[in-house]
Amino acid sequence: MSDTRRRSASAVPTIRDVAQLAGVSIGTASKALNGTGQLRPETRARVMASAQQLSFRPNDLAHSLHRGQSFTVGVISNDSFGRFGMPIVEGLEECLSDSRISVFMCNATDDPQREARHVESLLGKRVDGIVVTGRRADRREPLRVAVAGLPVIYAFSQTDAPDALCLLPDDEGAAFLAADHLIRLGRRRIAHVTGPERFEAVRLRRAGYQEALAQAGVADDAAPVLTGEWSEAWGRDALQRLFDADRAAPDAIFCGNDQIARGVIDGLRERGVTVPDDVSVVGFDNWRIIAEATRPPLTTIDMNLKELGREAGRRLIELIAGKRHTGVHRLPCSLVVRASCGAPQPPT
Amino acid sequence: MSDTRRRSASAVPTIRDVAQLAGVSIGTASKALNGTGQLRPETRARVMASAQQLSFRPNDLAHSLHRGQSFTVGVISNDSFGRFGMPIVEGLEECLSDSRISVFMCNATDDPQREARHVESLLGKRVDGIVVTGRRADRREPLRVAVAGLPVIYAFSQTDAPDALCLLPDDEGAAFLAADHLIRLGRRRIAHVTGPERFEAVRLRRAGYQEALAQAGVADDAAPVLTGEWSEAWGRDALQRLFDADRAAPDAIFCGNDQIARGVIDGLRERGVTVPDDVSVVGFDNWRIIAEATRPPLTTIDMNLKELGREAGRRLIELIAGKRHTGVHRLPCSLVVRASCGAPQPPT
DNA sequence: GTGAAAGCGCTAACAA
DNA sequence: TTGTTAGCGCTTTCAC
Repeated sequence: MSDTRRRSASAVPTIRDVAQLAGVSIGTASKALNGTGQLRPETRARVMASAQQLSFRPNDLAHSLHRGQSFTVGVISNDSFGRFGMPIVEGLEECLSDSRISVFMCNATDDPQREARHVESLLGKRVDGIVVTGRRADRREPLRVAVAGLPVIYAFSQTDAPDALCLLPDDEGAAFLAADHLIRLGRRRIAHVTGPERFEAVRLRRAGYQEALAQAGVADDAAPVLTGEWSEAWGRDALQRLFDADRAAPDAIFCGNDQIARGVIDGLRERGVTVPDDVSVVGFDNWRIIAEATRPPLTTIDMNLKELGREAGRRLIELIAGKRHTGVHRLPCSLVVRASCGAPQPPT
Repeated sequence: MSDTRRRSASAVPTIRDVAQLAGVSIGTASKALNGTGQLRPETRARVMASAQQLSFRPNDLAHSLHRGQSFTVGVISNDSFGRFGMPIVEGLEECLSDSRISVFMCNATDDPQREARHVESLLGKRVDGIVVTGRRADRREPLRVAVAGLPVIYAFSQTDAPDALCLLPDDEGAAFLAADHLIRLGRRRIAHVTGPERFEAVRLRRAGYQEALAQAGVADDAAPVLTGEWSEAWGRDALQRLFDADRAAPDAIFCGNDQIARGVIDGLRERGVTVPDDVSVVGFDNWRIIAEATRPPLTTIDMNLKELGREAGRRLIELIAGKRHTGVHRLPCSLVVRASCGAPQPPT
């Protein structure tokens, strides 16, 4: 044990070693290294040189202990860092690392017990804040942190606690964007094929879509909404229903995600319907592996999740600095135009 | 500042507070809380009760400072935690969190400067070890850590440093598995459609595939290899070439990844060739979003990356404990059987 | 301009 | 069985 300590102590120089080598006191060395206080330039230089020579690296643990701030935050994910959690964490980490804050990664996989253990561990590590991220399927219980005043942000996740800060994509605005794009392209019979009703995202996207159609004066029966699974198979299935129905076939289809859109496009091709000439298709997610592989490539909504992660980072930094943020914030999404909608054309 | 300190000091109780409330000394409280030394049960209970009451949580920073071990490790990824990095990190985190080790997440995105900054930061945090993970496209430079004896593991990443420990999937064995499966199914004209030659994985997979065919006595001209991009489009393209060529069409196709396989399957369907009756198809990666969406669902290789992450965690723990590990280790992959190969049938 | 020393929260060795 | 204290590495106030 003392063996271990001894070894690491000899391997990693402390400020004491630097001071000694430079022939100054520890206090002086500290001032020199941190650029604080008044020091003779020559002394400062000597200390810096010694530090360099020993490749001295200050011990953040000691610094944090003293400072009462650890410059670390924790991320608790329930998405196993999957499709959605990943870019968020990426943006978050990018933003925080610019402020020299490190990120602890915790995967709870929807197991409350695991989550609790991770929170405990993060509190032990004295993190300066916690970001909770998830699959957004539904509101979750607020994170049980027993420490008053510890900043917590819900990113792509939501809770009802009144003072919680939640960051989410603006699904409604995004859907409006998509539908509006189709309208501007001259489409007037715009169907919506989407996922299970129980997802708040499904309800919001439908609302945005319907709002856009209403503004354009599109009648309800020219705007059928089909809900099903988030899968290609459902996209193909829904397409059959749309084209086998009694009413006129749609000239555009706004899909709840890219997988559905892919199924729809495949279905159209197999029916001999041309995309985008006969029917325009818009997806949702900009999951590039899919959106770039459809034939033709898919125009779709990007939720800008990396930017959402960055925003979470910025907000967290502000919370740590003592600012207060609460409420649910919806961040803008954008439309990524590829070939599945065709060029603008006059209204039919 | 001292304001901040004061606040957090009052919010988070220290062992001193616990000791005071229990009416014992700090040393006694420490023994009680850590279960060390000899204590009267009643005293121990009193301390525990006080700790409970104050919801005391030991400060790991102080503990680490004293102990010279931080119980944290860093992960440096160059994959932006994408398709491959993600499950590895997941397995790693799962394994390490069982040993109460926390994971710092760093994304370097192939920028050596960012990587260096992250290493610096991790060293400052006195991590007990570092895991490097990447896209495995090629050997990388060894991680420049200026600290002697700091354990480093390369997971899904590789370097030439002789004492480095690298964990990789056994591509060759996996390809053998795939090709052997096709042979056992009675296939004898087995094509291989794969990615760019510059990937070591491509070369290894080809070798495994050819080894299996050689063992089965399949002639070279019944085993064409086509290299191209890692894309669906290439899969479709390659399929045309295979079927438009002079030689007999293949009765099985082993693909370098699932995207290619999807292109191949789509191409086959569009030609009216039935999978698996006429042609069996095997993919590689078990990227479920693709493998489960092909028609029929895709039999494919799973690289067991999560398990690779776990293994990295176990090895890292051993390295930290002082054990030595070096060399390149190839971990077994497995075949996930779905519907794209058909049931076994006698050799034709 | 520089040095000495207290203290961040905890553990472990030594005293009592 | 319990208390006291030195020290982990660093910063910062206060003397000199």
